[in-house]
Amino acid sequence: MRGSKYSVNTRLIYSVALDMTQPTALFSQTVLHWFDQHGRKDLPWQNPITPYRVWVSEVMLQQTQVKTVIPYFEKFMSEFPTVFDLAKAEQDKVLNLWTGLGYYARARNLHKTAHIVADKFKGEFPNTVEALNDLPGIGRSTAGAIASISLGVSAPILDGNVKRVLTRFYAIEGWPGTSTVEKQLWGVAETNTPQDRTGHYTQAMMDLGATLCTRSKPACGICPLQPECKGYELGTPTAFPHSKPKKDKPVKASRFLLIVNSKNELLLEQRPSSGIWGSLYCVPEATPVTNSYQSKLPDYVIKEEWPSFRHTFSHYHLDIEPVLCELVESPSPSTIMEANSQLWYNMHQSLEVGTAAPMITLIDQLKQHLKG
DNA sequence: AAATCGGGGTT
DNA sequence: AACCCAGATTT
Repeated sequence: MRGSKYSVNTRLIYSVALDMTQPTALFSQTVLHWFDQHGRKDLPWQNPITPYRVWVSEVMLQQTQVKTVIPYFEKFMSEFPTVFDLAKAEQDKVLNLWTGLGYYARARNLHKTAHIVADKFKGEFPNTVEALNDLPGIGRSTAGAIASISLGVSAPILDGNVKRVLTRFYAIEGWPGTSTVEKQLWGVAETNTPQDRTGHYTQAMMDLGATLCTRSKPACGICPLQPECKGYELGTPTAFPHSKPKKDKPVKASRFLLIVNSKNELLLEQRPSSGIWGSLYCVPEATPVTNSYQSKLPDYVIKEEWPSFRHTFSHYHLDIEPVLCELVESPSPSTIMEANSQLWYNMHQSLEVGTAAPMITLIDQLKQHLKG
């Protein structure tokens, strides 16, 4: 029994720890030891383990979590016990059994590969990652999983779970969607993959990511890798993997009119209920796009243009260009405010209506200007 | 509302 | 090699 070999107390391993970042057998030994104690060994595709069953489960698991996959997998196996059964099935039948899993192109690729394996390979899956990788619907990671779990080949995998474990363990910076980070990850995945018990190691890495090293609440307290985990050491394991960089927000610029009357009051008008600052009272925006809202402004003359400042929304930057204006007082009292939607604000009083944050900035600037 | 997941397809 | 896409789930 090999039990004794792998039941070494993990604390003992760490006490002689060299440096798991210089890949040694320690990383994989630790992972394998954890697998022996806590890894999942009763999943449907683990009993029995065959290339066909591992392949089908891996393709299903590419898109869906274990709990959801189980009933689909069992139905699939009872309908198509062998790759020959799958190959000779009608495509509609295959798609029908896939219903609810989504990504139907993968079901079609699954069917294609079944034909290739049944016809070209006489039902035997090829036993190298390269050859597996050539089959439709099987990329490098799925090829690695099939090869290591079901064919006894030492090959790395790099699915979402493994990416999470590795980016945290090494505190790898950058978004894994970039090719440089992806390369780094394959590099460490490769160096840590052991020659022996690779199938258990592969299964363990997936289990570790799925059960302990979870996206939002990792159980670092019971993680076997915690003592050497850089992400844990930094105190920010959940910062990894780094998230996709926010796409730059578009920048819009707009002139805002500070129209002041002879009593140093500022013109505010209520904005339309839809769009930014809906229903709030703001100074008039000089460049109303093609919105239906078209305010009727009193006559004014431009006095000064002030430096713009930026206000940022969730989805764009707005460069606010303040324009100081002076009201041209008309002889007749045309100062009847348009349908209650405009008002003259006496800046010595508190504002009674709702407004937007940048308006406060504008009002402050204007106060300063009038004072000085 | 936006990110996620692994492979395929396109440039 | 670097990009986008499929689509349903998760955050």
